[in-house]
Amino acid sequence: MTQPYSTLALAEPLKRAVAEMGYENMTPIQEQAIPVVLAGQDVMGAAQTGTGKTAAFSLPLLQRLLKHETASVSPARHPVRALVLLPTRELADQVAGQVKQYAKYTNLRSAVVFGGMDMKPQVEELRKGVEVLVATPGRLLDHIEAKTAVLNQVEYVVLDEADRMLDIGFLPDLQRILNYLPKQRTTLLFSATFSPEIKRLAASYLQDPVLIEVARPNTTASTVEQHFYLLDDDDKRSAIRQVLKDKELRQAFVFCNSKLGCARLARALERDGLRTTALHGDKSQDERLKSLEAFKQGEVDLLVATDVAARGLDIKDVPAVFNYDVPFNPEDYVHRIGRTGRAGASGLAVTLVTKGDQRLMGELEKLLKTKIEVEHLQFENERPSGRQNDGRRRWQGDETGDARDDVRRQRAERRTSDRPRPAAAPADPFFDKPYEASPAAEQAPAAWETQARPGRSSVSANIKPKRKVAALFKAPQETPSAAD
DNA sequence: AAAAAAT
Repeated sequence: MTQPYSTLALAEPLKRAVAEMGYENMTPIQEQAIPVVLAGQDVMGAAQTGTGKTAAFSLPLLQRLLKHETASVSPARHPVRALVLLPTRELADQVAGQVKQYAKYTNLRSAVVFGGMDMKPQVEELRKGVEVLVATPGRLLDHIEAKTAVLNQVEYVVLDEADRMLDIGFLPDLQRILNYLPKQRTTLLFSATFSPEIKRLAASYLQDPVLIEVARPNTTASTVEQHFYLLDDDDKRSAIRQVLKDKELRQAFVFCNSKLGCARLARALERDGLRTTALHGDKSQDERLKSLEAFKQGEVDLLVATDVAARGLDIKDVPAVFNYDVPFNPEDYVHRIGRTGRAGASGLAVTLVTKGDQRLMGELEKLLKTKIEVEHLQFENERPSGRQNDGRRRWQGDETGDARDDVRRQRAERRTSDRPRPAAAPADPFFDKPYEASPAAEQAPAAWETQARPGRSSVSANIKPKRKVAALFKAPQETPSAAD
């Protein structure tokens, strides 16, 4: 049982904001991290998203900023005193929104800067002065070079999703930014995993960090029912439709490995009559934010995304996650399925596996420290293959591709090639539905109820799992539940 | 075999 916020020595404006947001008790990460940050110590924290991580650093950070007002600064030029760095624009946007809420009744100002948006409004805001700056690395460097962001008075820096920010390509930017900051500062680092690389980063940028760990990293939530289906590429879409229907799913995340694959799949599912939107880096930032919002509001049932959406996005109650592709990085599997089964709710994770995924499955087994049983989905119209199959077998990736697969692949490629969509789509009750404000999700039909467009043959949905198999494996260790 | 983040 965790303590209520009222036990914390927080300033009245902060307490008021917390109360207004309806929070009473702290989450475990908050209970552990807040006192440490209030004491001004560095933190190295491991916590899955959805555990209240943002409040865990925002509240004590704002408290410290309130308590130690910087002396003799002209009100017109507030220096940036706290910097929060995130690996995706959507996350930056989300965290900035939360910080604004917590700081609502204080005179502390905050701003967010990330790429894909006009520089000008950001420059304007920075010029007016902000104490808390939330940013993605690339755009922040732009502002640093343009001298619109001056970071020589930063007292606190937060590196969220730090493992992601260590990726090749991110790391140099991150290091450049950190080099602009005063050495005398408090650094808070949050990461899903404590890999050797993370530890190295921590060693060079943190001073005597307090280690906080509320959920074992590299394990998956025990409330998520996980399935792996072995399929041909051609059957992946049908499998999604079938599972949506079988489980009567209202909404789902669908993850793809590539931006192009993401765009194509979203278009195909939409043609199948499912209310779908896509989220990936080839879309404009405006479109990205709109897609996310449409999914949150329940205006669409399926969000087809790259790993840009795998981490941290706070979307309530997504009942299921599909991995249309087995993720390249096994850790991303954990992040992806972390979109479901949050805060103790039950969730479903379905991963579609093809013969080519042998190596990735091996890596996933290694990370999860378990043998993964792969289920076989059989089409009703499938010809008996003669192959013995008990519907459940240990992953071996034993088959080698045969000529038929190549034909299928070519066919699939032709079908999904960038053919322009017909200009005038036939009338469709779901697509033509007038814009509905939230809570549209309540009235909207479940994803599986949406019909294929008239005149279009729907993909065959008559596949049936040969045999239902319960959760195939369990996380090696029980993880404490996210919420109190 | 990729994605993300600057344009």
